Amino acid sequence: MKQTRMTRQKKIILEVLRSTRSHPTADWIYMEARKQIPNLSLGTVYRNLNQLAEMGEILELNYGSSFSRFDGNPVPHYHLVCENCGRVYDLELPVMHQLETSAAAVSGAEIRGHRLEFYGICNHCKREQYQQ
Amino acid sequence: MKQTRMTRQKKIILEVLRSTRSHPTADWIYMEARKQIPNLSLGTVYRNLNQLAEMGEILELNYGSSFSRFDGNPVPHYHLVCENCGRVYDLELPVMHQLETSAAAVSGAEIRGHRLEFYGICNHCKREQYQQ
DNA sequence: TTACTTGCAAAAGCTTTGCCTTACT
DNA sequence: AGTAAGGCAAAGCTTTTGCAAGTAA
Repeated sequence: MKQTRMTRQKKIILEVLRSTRSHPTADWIYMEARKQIPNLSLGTVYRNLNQLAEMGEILELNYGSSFSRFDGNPVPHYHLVCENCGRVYDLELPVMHQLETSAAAVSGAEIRGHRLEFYGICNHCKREQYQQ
Repeated sequence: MKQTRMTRQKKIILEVLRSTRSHPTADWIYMEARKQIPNLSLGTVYRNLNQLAEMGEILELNYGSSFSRFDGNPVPHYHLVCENCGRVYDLELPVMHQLETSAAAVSGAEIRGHRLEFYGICNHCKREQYQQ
């Protein structure tokens, strides 16, 4: 595995991200970091964010999936996303509406819905791996 | 509110989506639907998917958010997304690892993690609305 | 000195949009 | 007939990538 280096850019990008609770976009991080490195490029921000996420230093929300998937079933249900093949499965878990009550209690927000997704290796891929 | 019309295109797009359990992408739906309407355009697929999702007929996964957000806190936790202002908040709800056990049980998959997000109106926006 | 990183700019990939035509109701 | 919707193609946006130069280790 390739080793990584701690550059000035990476350090500042990480500092910017750690210093806010706002879950910023790459572009916001870029603009903030440019206050310290005026000629920083957006490509560098993306490269570092991806690397940091891969190392587990930060979390990428929205899972970088660059495109939407659609589900013909509008009734709320949960999903399993296979990290190997990318397939998305419906789960036969009952929807837990009480989670929304808890979320409302701790946040004070008016909750209108929730999404629960599991990530892992699906049955199909597990079998293939065992054969390797 | 604008009224909507049931066109041949929309009907077939919906049929394609309802006839699979695979959570397809817009492009896959496009290719399938083209088997029945060869000169269908991708723009039409997107327009209809967006309209159907808005009407609650179908579900859009990944929430169409066209960009990723990053979180400097790599420790698992849950989020609240405000549907009004778009802000993302960390929730002080304990992470429920037992959900993964249940998901593994019903799916047979090897679960490596999960994501739980709540959607609604945050405290901040609730106040603003009351003032209106 | 080695090879990972950066800046820059171009390319890529998904989605939206403008415009004129078609066709539901 | 009136107007939402379609087809096509261009534009928009976020993210990735190729390449030469820079710089951690």
